[in-house]
Amino acid sequence: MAKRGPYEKGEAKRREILRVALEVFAEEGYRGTSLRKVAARCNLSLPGLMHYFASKEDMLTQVLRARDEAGRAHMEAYTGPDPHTESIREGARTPGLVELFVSMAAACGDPEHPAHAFFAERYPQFRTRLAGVFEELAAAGTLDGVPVPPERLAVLMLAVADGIQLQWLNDRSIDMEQPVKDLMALLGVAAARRP
Amino acid sequence: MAKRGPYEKGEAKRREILRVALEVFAEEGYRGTSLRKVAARCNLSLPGLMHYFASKEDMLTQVLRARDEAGRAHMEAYTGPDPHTESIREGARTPGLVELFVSMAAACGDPEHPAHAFFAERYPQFRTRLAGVFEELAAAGTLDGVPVPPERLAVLMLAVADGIQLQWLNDRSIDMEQPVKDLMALLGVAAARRP
DNA sequence: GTCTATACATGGATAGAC
DNA sequence: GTCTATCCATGTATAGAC
Repeated sequence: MAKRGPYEKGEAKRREILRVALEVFAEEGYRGTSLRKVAARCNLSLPGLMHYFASKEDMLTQVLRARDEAGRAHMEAYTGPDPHTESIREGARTPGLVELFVSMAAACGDPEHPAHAFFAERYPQFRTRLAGVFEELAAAGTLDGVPVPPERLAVLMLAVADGIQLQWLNDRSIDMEQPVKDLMALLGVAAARRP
Repeated sequence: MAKRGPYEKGEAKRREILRVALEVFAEEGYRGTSLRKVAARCNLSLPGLMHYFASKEDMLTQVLRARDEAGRAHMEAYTGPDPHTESIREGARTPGLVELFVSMAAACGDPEHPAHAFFAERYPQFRTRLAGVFEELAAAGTLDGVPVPPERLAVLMLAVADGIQLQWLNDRSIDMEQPVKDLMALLGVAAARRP
């Protein structure tokens, strides 16, 4: 399974492309960023770049995936009540990527879309993880009296985290963490943490 | 102010184009719908259509504006606690338009984007209206004990309504009304309506 | 396997005639 | 106000060099 030798160089180049693409999107936004521009930054011709990816959207999907995995490590260990906050804070530094994420999420409803599988996986995964967190809180009695079950709380929290990004894209002065905190406060969790 | 004569025909044609464009987007989705396709449906050539709009995105913006005004009448009179529910229900019938809306909202962070002004108006407007509703509820004592002020509740509710659309675009089986109801339930409003 | 050159189809945009 | 013709950029597909 240890693929050494001929693959090594190509893999490195592929990662370099993803890294450069991430940069370009973060700087100039998703819109108006052509593959030729990315290719040029990698000292490559367009077809040279396309050797590594089946299509543009395939590349975008891999960018998203790489980004997602990078961010995942960042909050893997986090088991607190608001696991989203950390990734949100990181996203606030890269508007282009937030735009990319939201645009792709909006466009990939079509089953033919290359990113369809990505989000079709990602959303349920996120919901399940969040639901798990809320179930723990419920088991601990922290959610006593809350009239919404953990699964629906997960949907709600995810909607808040996604939705606030849309507002933020249109007004950068908006605090992306506040609504997450507010929702937690509504659940009474904040009160429980009072020293 | 009553512009009669030469303008009448052009205005009618412009509205027809917007109506047709709305149809096409609703049917075939926002992605993969070219201006030539829209033009053909209006018995026009591409430049014939472009006579009415500065650019593609300018046209999309006007489509959004027309759509928004049409929907506004639908809920103008509504003063209840969840004014979003009605428009959400209507949106559920036209995935293409929801996709268009979200995509534009994601892309228009750039001040140069034609839709920038539209959303820069729309979001604060919505927040203000929602904040007003929550302030009324607060004045009536319905929000006693809620640890979040009306303005932030408005941001929160808007985020929920926008965010659930993203989830819905990726999984049509998701109930777009439920999270709105759940948030209201968390605010204790549902309890107040118990008979 | 890695990459260049080239050709093609389609999209949005513009110029200028009618 | 609308068309024909044209232009440029983009994503994509193919042929083939190394």
